[in-house]
Amino acid sequence: MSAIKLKPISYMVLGMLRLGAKSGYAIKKAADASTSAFWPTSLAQVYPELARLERHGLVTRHEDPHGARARSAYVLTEEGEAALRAWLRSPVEMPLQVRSEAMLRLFFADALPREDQLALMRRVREHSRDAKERIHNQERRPALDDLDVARIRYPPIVGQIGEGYYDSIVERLTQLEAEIEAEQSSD
Amino acid sequence: MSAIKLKPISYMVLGMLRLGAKSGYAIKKAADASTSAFWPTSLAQVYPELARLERHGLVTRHEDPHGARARSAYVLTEEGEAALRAWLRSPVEMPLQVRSEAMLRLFFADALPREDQLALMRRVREHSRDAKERIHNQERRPALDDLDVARIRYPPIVGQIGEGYYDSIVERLTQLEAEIEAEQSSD
DNA sequence: TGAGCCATGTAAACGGTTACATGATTCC
DNA sequence: GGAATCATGTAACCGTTTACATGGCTCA
Repeated sequence: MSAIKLKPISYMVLGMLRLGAKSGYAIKKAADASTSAFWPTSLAQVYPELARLERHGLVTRHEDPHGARARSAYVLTEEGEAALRAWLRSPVEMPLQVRSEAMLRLFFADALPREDQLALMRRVREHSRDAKERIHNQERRPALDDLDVARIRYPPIVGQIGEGYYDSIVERLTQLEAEIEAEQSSD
Repeated sequence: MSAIKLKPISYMVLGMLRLGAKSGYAIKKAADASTSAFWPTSLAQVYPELARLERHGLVTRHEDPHGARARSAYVLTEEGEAALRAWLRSPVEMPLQVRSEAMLRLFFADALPREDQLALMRRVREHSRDAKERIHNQERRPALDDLDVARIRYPPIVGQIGEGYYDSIVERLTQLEAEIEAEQSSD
């Protein structure tokens, strides 16, 4: 029934519901605190997606007002859970797409004189250090407060992979900067 | 004069021209062989972008037919070179955005039974190994044949960073798979 | 009492991909 | 002779971001 095309954002919503987020707002908040590093999203995507998933029977909605403030709570249906698992089991012909303006700049850094090359590397290095720090803090102060923290193994692992990524950039750039500084003094 | 808004794709085109690519086709080919790992693009972006850059005086076009086949050759103007350098020098408030469906899947892997978790990790690991291999081969057989290979220091460095990224994923997953397999046998 | 967060949505703009269309050249 | 590659573009579609709009709740 109903040909609904599920995209990564669909699975992110289903996955966050499964982890215990209830409202669209909570899903966005949880995503900001966890998946945003490798799959950023916005409320303008989450709300329509929830409506779409409900229309197709993958989630159910019920009223969950907080005082006079209206709120919708969603839960996964059996079909929703099955769809999530099917995606996780499906073959991975994925783009694994990385879009990094930082790397693009670095790629073309030969166009700059030495001093400016060093400045660029320093900026990228500091940015990477901050990005790593941000992931690290997310892990320690989970901000997934209201999420089901029991039996959750993979989110911190993905966090570690992200940290490792930024770490390797910092390491490589530190080394490179030293090399280039050394060259300069031997000129 | 002329408020042209330059995007990453603009700088990729300017940068590739600077490295010696002449036609739109050559820019795309060079990008596929180098920057595609962290800034993929398509001909449908390159051609309109070249036209836009020409309209705004950042590049100049001249006819460069090859036999009966028409071809356009582009070169950077002074303004174009200046724009490229200005971008490389500008503050880095960049998204450093990474979009990885593989990591998104891994993040939600707790929804699967152990066997399927292992299968997912194996798929992601193999995909990462291939991605690393692809970058590695690009470096050895540069495919930047017609590009100015002299005084190009940064492209291989960016390649190494990419390799390091996929390497760290492979390493972490290998370790994790071993851990989980060990648990299972002690059940 | 006011700032900041919770909460939900819509509309427009933007960037990127895919599909389509066409034709010459090169190499096996 | 035919396949792969060189070469240039356009049109439609799709997913995402940004801006807009509204209003209640919480805490200092």
